[in-house]
Amino acid sequence: MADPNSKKATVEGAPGYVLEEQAGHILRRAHQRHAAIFQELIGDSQLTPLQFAALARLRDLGEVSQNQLGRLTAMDAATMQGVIKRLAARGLIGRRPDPDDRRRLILSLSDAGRVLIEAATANGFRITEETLTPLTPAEQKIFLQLLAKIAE
Amino acid sequence: MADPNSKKATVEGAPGYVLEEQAGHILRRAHQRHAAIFQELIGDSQLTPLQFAALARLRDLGEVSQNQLGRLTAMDAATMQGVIKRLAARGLIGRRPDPDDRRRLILSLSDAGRVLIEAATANGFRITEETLTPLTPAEQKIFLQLLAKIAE
DNA sequence: CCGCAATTATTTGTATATAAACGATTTTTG
DNA sequence: CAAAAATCGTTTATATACAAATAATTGCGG
Repeated sequence: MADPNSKKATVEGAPGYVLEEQAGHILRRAHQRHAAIFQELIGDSQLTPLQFAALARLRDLGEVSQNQLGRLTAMDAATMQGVIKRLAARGLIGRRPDPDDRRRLILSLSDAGRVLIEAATANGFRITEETLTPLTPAEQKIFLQLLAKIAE
Repeated sequence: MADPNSKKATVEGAPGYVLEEQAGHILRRAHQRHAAIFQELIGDSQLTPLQFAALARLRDLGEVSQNQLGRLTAMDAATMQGVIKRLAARGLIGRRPDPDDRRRLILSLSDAGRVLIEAATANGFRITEETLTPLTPAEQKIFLQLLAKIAE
């Protein structure tokens, strides 16, 4: 191909800048792919990754406040509020005020929430597996270690 | 203690399910950290990662249709529409109908857009650097290779 | 014990993301 | 050529994300 315009970018633009080599762009696409796999395999068309994370944490922790759960799942307080509102609307969690601190809202799994998270957890493992499928087992281990460092 | 892990999770929940070990959760946190670094270093408080990606691609490609640019930056058509609308509102890109295909909208960098992307590209490199700082140079290379495979 | 800073949850505003449906147009096919 | 299929851009709806502002409450230093 003899398109002179493709040269122009190299001459006028910053040399060597390729979107595909930038960490943010690849991270975003990897995240996109995982989200698609999650939706396909989670088994509940309404359940989102954040909702799943919140339920899984609640199952492990028993009872926590909304802000506390937000910190433990790396969610902004405003984001957490929306996630919890939708989970409560589906009857998957219960909310009650903390008698010792009236600013706090204590969250807990409902029976329906417990049933759902128990069933979904197995799918969670499959989702991680499928996400890592492009890598060999040895690469998967390395990748998760390095990714964890990137995530801080 | 005889039981290092939460007995509750082991007995009642799926054994061994730890959010921190799931690829999706770590991917999301890594993406969050990158977004924060981007905002800090990009040098234009209004410019977002997707807007930056769209401008960088436009600089390299010259002129493309909106959908085409979306595919080349891994953006949904609806997402692209919003990104382009905001870039056009800031006068960073121009839009004109394609005379050969009246469905298409041809996009191009404006002078202001060109100035901005030239200045921002250097920051783009710094952002990738900073994102990868937790890793040694050797690890960075491996990480980007593996991440690219995950991203498909 | 009192004022003030910190915490908790909510709300508003902006920006991704994706599905779904739509009208306009173009291409393919029978 | 006409019907069917595909493409393009838009709009609507839902769900993250996060900044910033607000209100209620708590705790702490003076």
